[in-house]
Amino acid sequence: MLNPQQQAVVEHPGNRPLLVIAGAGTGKTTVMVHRVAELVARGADPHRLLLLTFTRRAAEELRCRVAAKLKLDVPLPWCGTFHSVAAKLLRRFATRLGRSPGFSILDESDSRDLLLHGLKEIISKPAQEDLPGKALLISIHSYMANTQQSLEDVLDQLAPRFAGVAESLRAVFERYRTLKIEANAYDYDDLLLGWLDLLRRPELKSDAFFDCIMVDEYQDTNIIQSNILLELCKTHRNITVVGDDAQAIYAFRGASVENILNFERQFPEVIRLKLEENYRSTQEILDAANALWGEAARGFQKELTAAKGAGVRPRLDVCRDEWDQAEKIVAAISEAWVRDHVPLREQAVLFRASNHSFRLEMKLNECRIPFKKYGGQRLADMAHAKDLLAFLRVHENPKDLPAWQRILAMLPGVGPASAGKLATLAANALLPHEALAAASLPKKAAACRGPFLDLLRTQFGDSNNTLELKDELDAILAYYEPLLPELYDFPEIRREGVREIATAALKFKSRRELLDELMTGDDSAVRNPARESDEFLTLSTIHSAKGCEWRRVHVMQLTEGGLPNGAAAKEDRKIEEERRLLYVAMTRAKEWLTLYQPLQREVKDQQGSHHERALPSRFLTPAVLAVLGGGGRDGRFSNPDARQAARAKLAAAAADPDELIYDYDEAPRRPPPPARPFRRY
DNA sequence: CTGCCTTAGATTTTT
DNA sequence: TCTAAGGCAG
Repeated sequence: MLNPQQQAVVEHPGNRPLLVIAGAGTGKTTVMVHRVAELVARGADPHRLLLLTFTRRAAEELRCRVAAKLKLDVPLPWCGTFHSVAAKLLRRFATRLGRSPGFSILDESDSRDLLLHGLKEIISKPAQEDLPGKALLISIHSYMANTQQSLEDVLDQLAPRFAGVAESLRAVFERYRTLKIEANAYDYDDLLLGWLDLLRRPELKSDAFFDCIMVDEYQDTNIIQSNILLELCKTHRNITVVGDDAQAIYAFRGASVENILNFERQFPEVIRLKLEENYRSTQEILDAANALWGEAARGFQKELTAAKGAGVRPRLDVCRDEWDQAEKIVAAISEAWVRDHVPLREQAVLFRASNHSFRLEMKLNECRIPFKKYGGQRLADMAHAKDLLAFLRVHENPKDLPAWQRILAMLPGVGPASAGKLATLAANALLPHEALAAASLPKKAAACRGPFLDLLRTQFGDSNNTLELKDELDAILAYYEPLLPELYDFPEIRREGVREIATAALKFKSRRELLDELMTGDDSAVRNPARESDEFLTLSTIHSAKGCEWRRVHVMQLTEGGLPNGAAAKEDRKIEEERRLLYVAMTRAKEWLTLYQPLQREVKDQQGSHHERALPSRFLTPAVLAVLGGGGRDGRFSNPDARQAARAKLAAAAADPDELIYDYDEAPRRPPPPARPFRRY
């Protein structure tokens, strides 16, 4: 049942822009889903509805819920992240923009490589000027794109001491731009800029596609995205945006909370509605969130009140060190599962950075507790996945220089330099397989030469148009798998990963669809393939947890350097964003919230590692601590019956029933297999 | 000049 | 564990 405020949002007529300020847990997604249903009931065409979100995960969630509500067999075609919708539209109109529809999408590491490639071309080796380092160079470029500011303005804000070399930087960025065009590739920022460019073409009616636009998490949009929205509803004004300034956590990408204020300026006739009643959490949890928000440097007055009433007080659990933290979390989760019958699905562990969960993942593996991890490494970032995708990319877009470079550098004896030359050769050739067959390869590569050229002939030869995705993947694997021992330290793990991707890839109808889904869509089904069961625990970065909720939530690493993150500690603005991050984490909990503060941190050194004292997070102020319950017993099972029951239940779910379940006193100390293959770009 | 091996140093968040 | 960077060999 919807409350009157929610009902007002659902029934708001489509002819005026609507701004919904929705606090955490106020039923935002539910309201959006109902509103879509209402619009469709009033005759709107689902194919002309555009639903935009910020993260892949939120898009997936919204898509599923709308499909369930509308009982659609096929989900809404235009529900996705800004980037995925942009990619889809750009493919359709690529020729108008002077691109071919098979363009490649460059991820962060591809664009980094290409930018540095441009840098090397422009700047002679003994650099005469004092130039920014690579990391800074990349952040300058990205910040420029995301905030739409001039190079001078960005330098002024990020690196004033490099104002003098602006002209050289401009030349490098320009070269990068032409390199992307030559490679027929878009980086992530280009997808948004390209969409905006498309909308501003006079020959195209910018609002011809969509009758109604809805945007979730509006506080996280950046200036390009808000400009896109402005163009999309130039005439019809049928736009709904939903946001909450307390949950703005993407300023680092150029997102600005000011967009919410600007929205009212851009659409003067806007109706502003508020959702204030929280249906998610107990009052105790909201008291803690309110206490935290009360200490924010600035922000709108915000007091969440619970419709649900009272419950259990949230706790702070002080732990000896990070191993102790992992054990306590595992204990609390097992106990909840067994004693309180809280399914794993209803529990989550949240953290600031994906490496925080390392020890916890080991413990969970030891105890055979199934989990899915969200955030951090994406599938398409893993080296072997990128290798595999590179073969598909060059077939889709033979001009894809970074992909060629990657493929060629796999050959023994071929390093970055000769890979670059060969890649240029292949990318510029009409028939890449013949160009490379004619090129000379180093002696060391002799053994690979035959199979390599065979693969290329399969992909680029006469019969390439009838090549099925499955057969192509088989051919790639046949060539690629034997290379793994040469390329990586743990080839077996890589091989497993590659096979999993190849299997998951069969779901897709075409190569292009597969590539788009992995680059801009939701890859969690491919990423966590082994867990078919419904019963799994969620581990997630706080960023990826936004929009989700669980009955029990555990927030890790409440230390200085953990949360707030160490890199953020210097700037007040960044600290405020860290505070909002914790706010988001806490407000995910429905009935049970525990924060964990390890007292020590493990530091790597020459001998191995030693422990250092870790300070408590600055967010654990007296005001916040006052509403948190403290310490108490640690999470061990308090009676033998519970322990027995835990074993029984865990055993039923475990893959191998003979293996031991949870009891860290008796747990075997052998290291479990890594949760996932290691990273390498 | 290129490739490969060794060693030192690092380690956010997302598309 | 991974990456960048520096030294050495081809």
